[in-house]
Amino acid sequence: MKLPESCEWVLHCAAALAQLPPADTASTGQLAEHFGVPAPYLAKQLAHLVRAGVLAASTGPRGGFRLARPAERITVLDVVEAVDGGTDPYQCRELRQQGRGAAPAEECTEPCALAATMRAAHDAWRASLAAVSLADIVGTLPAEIPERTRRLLSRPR
Amino acid sequence: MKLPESCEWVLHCAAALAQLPPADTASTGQLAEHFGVPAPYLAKQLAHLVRAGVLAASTGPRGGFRLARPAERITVLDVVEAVDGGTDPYQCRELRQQGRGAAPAEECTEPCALAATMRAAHDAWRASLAAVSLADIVGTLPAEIPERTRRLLSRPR
DNA sequence: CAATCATGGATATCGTAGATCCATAATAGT
DNA sequence: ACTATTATGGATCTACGATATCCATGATTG
Repeated sequence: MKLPESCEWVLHCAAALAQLPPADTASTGQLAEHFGVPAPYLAKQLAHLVRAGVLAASTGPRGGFRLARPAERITVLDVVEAVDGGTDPYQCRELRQQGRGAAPAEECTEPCALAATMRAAHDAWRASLAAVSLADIVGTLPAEIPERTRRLLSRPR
Repeated sequence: MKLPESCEWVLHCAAALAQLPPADTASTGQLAEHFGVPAPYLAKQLAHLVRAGVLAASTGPRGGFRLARPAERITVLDVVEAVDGGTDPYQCRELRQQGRGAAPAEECTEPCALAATMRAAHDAWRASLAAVSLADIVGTLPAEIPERTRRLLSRPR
């Protein structure tokens, strides 16, 4: 079980955007340079966040990405599921109903206990991530970090 | 983020072994037929469980696999981590210290807030799975299931 | 009009999961 | 002692998704 490396990229990108003044945007190239990651691939991942409604994008000069809503109302889960998809890592294929030991359908009225256990764990994981907003993340940073982020990502008029 | 399909296989295999009398064993071939999964690959996965100390194996005729300890003391987490490895799906590569926006080391005394959040969620996931034992799983099954499992997997003298 | 920027499609590379085969070693039953 | 059964380890092969790049298109600012 592995989260894509791009998950870390977009989390840091979203956190960086949360440190800018609300209307400010940052382009793919800026963000890629800021974190030292490949720009073309990062662009693809950021597009996923836009389609998921986490980020808003604008084209043209001085265009780029900004948060689609206040940082208080964007959770870490929103970002992670936008880039990784919201599917449960455990997919129950009803193994109990296959092979020689297949249980007849009438004994399978209850959902598979293993799948239910895995599902409950995934729900706990999601709840844990949903409890932290981007504003919470920014709030934990020492003051010098947002200062430098704004200095480096704000663009001259 | 995806768990290997073999994770479901070994979970069901472990649950099936938990339904047998403690000393009884089932071979790779029996388990593979019982669930309709490819035997050679299943054998590799069961070997992982043995190395992790979840299952015990014995060679020779009437040999095979059995639980390494009572079902009450084997958790779903034990099985999942034996087959998938115990590594956190989110790996922090200290992105905050890379690229043009790299934070100097003296501002990174605190662990990365994003990594800490992801870590806490993984801990919640693990705790949820560690709270359920194989005995709990078997306990939820309707009585006909363990009956058939024993009938199909017990071998003639 | 020109420069900037996101978007979508097509493509190439790489690592891991899925799947198989074989040689080896160990053990139970005869 | 012999034979059949079974796990173990190594070597391969294939399929697929993550990583990474490029280009054509369209939108927007100045």
